[in-house]
Amino acid sequence: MNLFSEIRALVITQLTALQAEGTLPEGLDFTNVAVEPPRDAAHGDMATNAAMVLAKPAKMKPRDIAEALAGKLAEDARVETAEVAGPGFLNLRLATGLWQGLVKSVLDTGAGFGRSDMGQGKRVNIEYVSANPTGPLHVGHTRGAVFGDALASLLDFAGYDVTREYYINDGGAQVDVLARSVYLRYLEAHGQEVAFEDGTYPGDYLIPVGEALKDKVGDAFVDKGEQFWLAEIREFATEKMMDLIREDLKALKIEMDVFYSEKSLYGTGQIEAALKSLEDKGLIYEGVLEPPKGKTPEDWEPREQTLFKSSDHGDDVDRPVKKSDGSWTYFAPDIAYHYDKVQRGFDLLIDIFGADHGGYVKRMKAAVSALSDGQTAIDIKLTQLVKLFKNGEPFKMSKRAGTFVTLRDVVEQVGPDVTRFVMLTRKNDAPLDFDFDKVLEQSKDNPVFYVQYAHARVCSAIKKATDAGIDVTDATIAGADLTKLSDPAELTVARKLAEWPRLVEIAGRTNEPHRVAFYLYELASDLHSLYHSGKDNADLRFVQEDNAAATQAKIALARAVAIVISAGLGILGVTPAQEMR
RNA sequence: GCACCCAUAGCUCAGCUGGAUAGAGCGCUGCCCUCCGAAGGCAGAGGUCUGAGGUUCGAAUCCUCAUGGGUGCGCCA
Repeated sequence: MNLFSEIRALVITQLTALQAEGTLPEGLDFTNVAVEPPRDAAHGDMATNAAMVLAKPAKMKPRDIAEALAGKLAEDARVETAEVAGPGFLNLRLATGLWQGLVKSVLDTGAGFGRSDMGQGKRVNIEYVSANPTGPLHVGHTRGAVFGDALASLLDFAGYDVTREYYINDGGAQVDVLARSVYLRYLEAHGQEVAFEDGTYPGDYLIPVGEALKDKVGDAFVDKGEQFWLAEIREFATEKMMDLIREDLKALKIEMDVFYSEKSLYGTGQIEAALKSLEDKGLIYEGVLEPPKGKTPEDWEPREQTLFKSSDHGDDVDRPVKKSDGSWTYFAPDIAYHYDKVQRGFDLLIDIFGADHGGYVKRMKAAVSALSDGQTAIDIKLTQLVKLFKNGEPFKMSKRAGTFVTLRDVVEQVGPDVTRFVMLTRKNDAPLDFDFDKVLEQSKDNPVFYVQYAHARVCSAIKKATDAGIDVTDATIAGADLTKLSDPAELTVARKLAEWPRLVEIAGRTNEPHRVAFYLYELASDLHSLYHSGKDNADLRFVQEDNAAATQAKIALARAVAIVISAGLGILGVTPAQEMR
């Protein structure tokens, strides 16, 4: 039940009625007519811009339209007052029963309250993390992982058919580097002294991999040339790294639907097929690129390469798909991978990249546009850097990996719930400060705590009511007399609950899960505020020991808040707290 | 040099496909514990939304330019 769309439907109906009466001309476009919460609650419960949007096409004064519409709307039982304000705003005050009904609707619908059919079952593929299988995930990956996962849940909640996907970059030179690094650890396991030169991965996490390799093949590769072991170790090490990454993701409570291997694209004709598709559109040619201006590499020399004419699809320059030696660039299998996604029939592709891949956005969009003839929509979201702090000091090194802080370092210190929530309290394209101490602080300036506390507070109120001998089970409060919820402070909370379905749609439309986190903070704030007003006004306390009916109504409201908080946290991938400890 | 992202209160940040007097937390000031939990509550001060133009009935939001910051820029992935 989305009250906003319900009232908007009413507005449209009455506008149509005005047309039938001849007050408004025919042929008006109502798509821009909006019903939203007013900026200032004193203006009313909802406001519509209908009069201002329609004034020009209808060739009428906005206030005249607003007056006529106000008269129509006021006839409806749901509308208490309709007042024209300012340049032509129409402020609506809704009947109290509507808010009480909304609370009941939350209780009846439960966790599904706020679910939307906006997505109409459209198939969305969200690709995120996609870290190279060369080591454990680090903080940067963590943000992308949390963001992608929350976005996936959000879109699912908004009615899309979502696939969560991880692209394994196991086809490039970096997995050769991994294999060589593991080989060194393997020699070490055999008691040899080894040196980790530049271009190898020195992290401790490869020690057990080297030992496992020794257990598997004994000394078969010792003192042998690369040609004897590279392919096998590459395979072995990549699998071990993916096991590691899967463990990392699990620690963050992330489960992918699909792990898609880059390597699987080689030797199967898929890359060739994707490029053929582009070639058939006249988008592949042999050419020489201009050197980058202002920063010409010293060893620059013009070379002929196979290029994709991405500039035809919005990119700045054309991009190479083959190196000058004829082998594929990274871009080529990526084109093939996206070609595969297009062919799997998704309506929308979403890629989550780290900010350092920002330069890659245009060519990827160009590729998808070209491959699908503009039929498959693609959105690419960048996640900005995470700066870690501890005791107010920047925090950089990890004991585990040596050079970077891993996802595990973070999750093991603060837990998956806090990690996820904090990472989502910022827009994805804004840098994020993550302070190990602050995120665990139990105070109002810690949103995680504040929201969890609200949920726990409801749980505690329910327990308290039960202890007082009042039946506040879900079954009972679903039938509570909600007309007892008439205090403005209580209705304020109900109004906030009414915004939830609308917020889900806005967040889903913009692919911005952080809006959910901010909404939950506001909702929690309203609940805490109501709770505290019980201090001055005993009638507002959640538990009225001598009045079961009033308690049931108040607990119904509180329970509705808990349901929405729980649903919202569910989207963020955070478990609601039953109690604070 | 070019591209992308960003610029909102002292600080950290929200701001709804353009809407009314631009919001929150922290910090600051002042009140409030006989009170379902003061790990708090209530109230107040604090803004030329980086600047200049433009579009519009209406701009923090859209467009152009400028300034400042971040990221990236053939044969890495």
